Amino acid sequence: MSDINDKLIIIIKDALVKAFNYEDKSNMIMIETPSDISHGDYSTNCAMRLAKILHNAPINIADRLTDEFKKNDLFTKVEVVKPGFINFFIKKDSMTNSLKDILNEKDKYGSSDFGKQEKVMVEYVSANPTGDLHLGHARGAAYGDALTRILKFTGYDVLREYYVNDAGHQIDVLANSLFERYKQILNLPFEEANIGYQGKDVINLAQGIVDKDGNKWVNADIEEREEYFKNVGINLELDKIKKDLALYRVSFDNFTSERSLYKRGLVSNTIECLKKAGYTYTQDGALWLRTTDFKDDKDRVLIKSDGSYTYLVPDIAYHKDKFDRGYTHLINLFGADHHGYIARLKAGIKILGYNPDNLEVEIVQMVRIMEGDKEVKMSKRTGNAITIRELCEDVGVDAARYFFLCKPLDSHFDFDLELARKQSSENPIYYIQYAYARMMSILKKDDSYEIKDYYPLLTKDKEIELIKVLSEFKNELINISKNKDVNSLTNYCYKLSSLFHSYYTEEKVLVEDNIALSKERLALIKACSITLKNALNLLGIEAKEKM
RNA sequence: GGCCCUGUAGCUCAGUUGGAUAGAGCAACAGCCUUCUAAGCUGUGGGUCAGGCGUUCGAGUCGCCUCAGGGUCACCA
Repeated sequence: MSDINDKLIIIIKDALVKAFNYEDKSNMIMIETPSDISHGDYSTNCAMRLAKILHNAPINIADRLTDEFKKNDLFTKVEVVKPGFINFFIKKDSMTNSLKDILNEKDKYGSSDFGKQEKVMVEYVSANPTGDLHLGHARGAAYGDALTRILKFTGYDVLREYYVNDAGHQIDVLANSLFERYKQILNLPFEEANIGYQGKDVINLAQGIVDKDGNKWVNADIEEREEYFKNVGINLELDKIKKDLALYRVSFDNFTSERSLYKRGLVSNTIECLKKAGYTYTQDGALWLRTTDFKDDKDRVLIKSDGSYTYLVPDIAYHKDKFDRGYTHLINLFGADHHGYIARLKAGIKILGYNPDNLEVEIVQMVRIMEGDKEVKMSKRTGNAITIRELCEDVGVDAARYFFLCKPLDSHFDFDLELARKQSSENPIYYIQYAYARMMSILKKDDSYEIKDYYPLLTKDKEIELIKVLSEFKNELINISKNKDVNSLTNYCYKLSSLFHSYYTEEKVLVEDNIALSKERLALIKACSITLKNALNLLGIEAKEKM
């Protein structure tokens, strides 16, 4: 509650009531931190925004509000500028008041109940269990993981979910490949043409079955055998995926299998519901869904003329199930190549009577892998797409995650392996981790800071600036939860680190002959380290105590 | 052709839900270690925010048009 942002908003609302008898209910009041310090510690443009509502010129509104503000002893000065900005200059030791909360809340600092425990399900990665995760998945994986951490921290009840496409054609191909390899290992005749997945991993899987079961499946019941080979294939592929994700520090609460949707009858049930809703028709022997009624470019097939379902049906069923499980807000991370898919999915949701606005789809734009100025398409070692595992081993998990998280999702992104590999100043991840290591090395020497309401000896501009940045942290996280722009958090880390490095070279924290000053500065450094560590934790990046 | 994304310093990109004189890093140049970690700091130069029109007190940000690049348009998953 001692957050300066919140405090200012309350003061402004109060002044609006006193000066204009106006009660602000919409969120018209915004606090900004001017880039130019001569414009005050904080400023607001509310006089301009409220001009129409209050039927008054911005300057007049600002003036009358400022008369109220001047009665408050939080400020050393309040000024009105040009069109109607109000600039607040705050007493320095009042600014230091926010350190207390940081030092008390520690690893909880920055958390809030903003989300009011709304049930949110975030689905990401959801790669088919038919091979290794490659770099196309890495961006969405890092992003989804960081986003869910932030959503939890800001008070949402979050479920992290991975949808396993284990019912489609690709799994048949995997199972068949596995069976052919199985026969091959047993020196039985086999069909090279049926081996859709040429990878070594399939051979290893087949060897595993031979080791365990010998030739028992050669003459087994076909259905039983197919089921078994599918399960083996899926489980082992999924295990690999889970291991790679764990290495990359990405985890999930739940894996939902497409086949389980069929087994639970949700898919056929969805067909019935869609039919009942009256948006289906038969044409050319197929069953169609009239998605064009909901902004799709063309109608979509639900049941093909050969009687099998298209991918769309289980997917609509899956999203219906998400809502039915009690989640009021769904967030999906889709690759850019799936963007055309959103309209038909939302149409299905709408037809089934759910609100498509409660499904928020974030598009993960393309990633190009670069080595300097050359694009790298394939791994040199394996000749296949570069996997997440290779990336982590190559550049390290921290650098990999940082690079994927530091750009907005909707921008095309060139991942420069050379730069990420560099352990030097060119690589921003080390800049941030180095800042943390420097903070810790001071605190290791001396951590005799005190927790108190005000720190009157912290009067340097850089000290006040640092405190300002620290006190923005909670709001920063709330904004990220609202806007889903995780990259702002990497920017925040960079800003805080940069300010700290600058302060570090300018002022000594431990001043030999001034214990009182040292103690206050230590409190500031402690607060910096708490905030930076919390931020890095949310990004899934290690805060190293030593470098 | 329809839809989605992008266009900001030589290069890679930020840009606080429309705010005050558009910012970082790299690269270039000039400085700073007997002092808590120099993977750091300080300073200098560098811009028609692709282009145009509009919306208003105010536009890199919102709307429309043009140009350029990327992606995507299955009875595949």
